[in-house]
Amino acid sequence: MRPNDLPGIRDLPLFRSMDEASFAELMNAAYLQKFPRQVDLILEGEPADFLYVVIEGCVELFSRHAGRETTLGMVVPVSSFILAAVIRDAVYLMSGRTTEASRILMIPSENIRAIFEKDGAFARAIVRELALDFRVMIKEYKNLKLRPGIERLANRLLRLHDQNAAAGSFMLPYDKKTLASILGMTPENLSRGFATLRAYGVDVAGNTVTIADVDDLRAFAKMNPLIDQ
Amino acid sequence: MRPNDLPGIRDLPLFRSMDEASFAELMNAAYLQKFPRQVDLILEGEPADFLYVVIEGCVELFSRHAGRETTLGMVVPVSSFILAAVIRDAVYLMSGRTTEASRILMIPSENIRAIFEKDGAFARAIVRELALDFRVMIKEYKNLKLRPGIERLANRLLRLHDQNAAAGSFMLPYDKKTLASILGMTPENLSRGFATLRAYGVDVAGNTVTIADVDDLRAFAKMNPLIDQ
DNA sequence: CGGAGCATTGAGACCGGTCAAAAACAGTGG
DNA sequence: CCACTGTTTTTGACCGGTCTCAATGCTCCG
Repeated sequence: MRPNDLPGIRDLPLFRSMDEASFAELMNAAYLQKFPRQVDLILEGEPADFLYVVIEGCVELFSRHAGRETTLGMVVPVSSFILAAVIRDAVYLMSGRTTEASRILMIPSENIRAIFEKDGAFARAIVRELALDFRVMIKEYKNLKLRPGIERLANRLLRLHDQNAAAGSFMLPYDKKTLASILGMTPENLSRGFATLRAYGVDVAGNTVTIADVDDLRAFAKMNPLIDQ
Repeated sequence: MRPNDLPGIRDLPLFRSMDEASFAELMNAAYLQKFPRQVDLILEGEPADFLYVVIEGCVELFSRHAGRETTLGMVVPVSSFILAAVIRDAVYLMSGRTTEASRILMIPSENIRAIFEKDGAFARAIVRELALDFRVMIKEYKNLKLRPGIERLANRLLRLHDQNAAAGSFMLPYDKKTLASILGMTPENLSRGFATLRAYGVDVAGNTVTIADVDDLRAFAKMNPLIDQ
C-alpha cells in the first residue's frame, strides 16, 4: 500500500502525531479495499479483527435485537470506527454496512494494539479520539432520553441547516428511512413529524429541505449546546 | 494527603500501571473530601476542573433539559467519573450529586492532563478506561433504543440477581424513583412494570426483590450479551 | 400521632408503533 | 418518450405503550 493512495489518513487526528516508523508499520499491515453499496463489513458479536477507516463513501453502524433494527451512527470520510472494540480486544457491539460504494482501509487489530503499546503519541491520540467519541455518544443518549421524537427531528434539521451555512435549503444526506432510524423513530412517524414542522416553516420536497424561519424552528427545537453542540 | 488514606486508589485500573512519581504527583495535588448526601458536585455546562473518584458512598450522574431530568449513571466505589471531559478540557455534559454521605477524591484537571502528556503508561490506562466506558455507554444506548421499558426493567432485575449470586432475593440498590430514571421511565410506569412482571415470578416487597423462576423471567427479558454483557 | 415523602393505582390524553393501502418516485426496457 | 416495476414515502385507521394528573395508601421519622 502506497501512502499517496491515502490522502487524509496521515492527517487524521488519530494518526497525525504518531511517529513516522509506527505509521509506516501500520500502513504496511493495512488493506485498502473497495466495496459496493450494501456490503456487510462487520457483524456485532464477532471479534474485532480490524480497525476500519472510511476513505470514501459511507458506512452505517447499526444493531439488531429481537426483530428490531436501529441505526447507531453514520461514518463519513475520513474517519475511523469501532476503535473501542479494537483497543479492548473485544467483540463488536455494532454491525456495519456500506450505504454506497466505498473505499475502506482495514488495519489489523493486533497491529493497532502493538503500536499503541509502544508509541506514546499514538496512545494519546487514541485517548483524545475516544474521549471525543464518548462525548458524542453521551449527547446522543441524552437526546434520546430527554427529548420527544419531533424535537430530535427539529434539532437534526437545524444542525444540517447550520452545516450548509448560508444556503437557504439543504439536502438530507441519507434517505428518510435511515434518518428515521437514526432519530429512533419509524419512517411513518418521521413523515408525520415533517408534516407537523410545516407549521414552523419547514418545507420538504423529496430530500430537499428548506427552512423559512430558522429562529421560529430554533425556538420550537429547544436547542441545547450540551446535547446538540 | 497521605497515600494510606486512599485504599484502592492505587489499585484502580486507571492508576495501577502509572509510575510511582507520577502517582505521587497526582495525589499531592488532589483533595480528599467528605460530602453529605444530596450535595451537587458538578454541574453540566461548567468547565471540567477536576477528575472525581468516589472512594466511599455513591454519586448520581444526571442531566436536565427543558424541565425534564434523567439519570445517566450511578458511580460506586471505587471508580472515577467524567474522565472524558477532563481529557478534552471541555465542559461537563452531566451533573453529579451524592446520593449518600460520600468520600470523594478530587484531582485537578491540569494535573491529570500534565501527567497524561508525559506518562505513557497512564495514557494507555486512560485509553482502556475510556474504551470500556464507551462500550458501556453504547450498551445503554442500544438498551434504550431497542427495548421497551418493561424489558429494560426485566433485564436490570436479572443483572442485579446475578450480581447477588445464589441468593434467592436481593435489594434494589437505589430507591424506585431513581431506578425509574435510570431505566428511562416514570416512577408510575416502573410500578406498573413490577406489577406486570409478577406474572413472571417477580415478587417485590419494599425494595426487596425475589425472583421465583429465573429462567421464566430470562425468557421474557430476551437477554442479549451485546446489550447486557 | 401527624406530616412528609415515596409508592401505588386509576383515568384520560398523547405520543409513537403497526398494519394496510395509496401515492410518488426512480430505474428499466420497449 | 412512455409504460412497467419495484421501492420509497406518505396517509389513514387503529392499537398499545408511556406520560400526566390526581387520589390514595404506605412508611419512615420527628
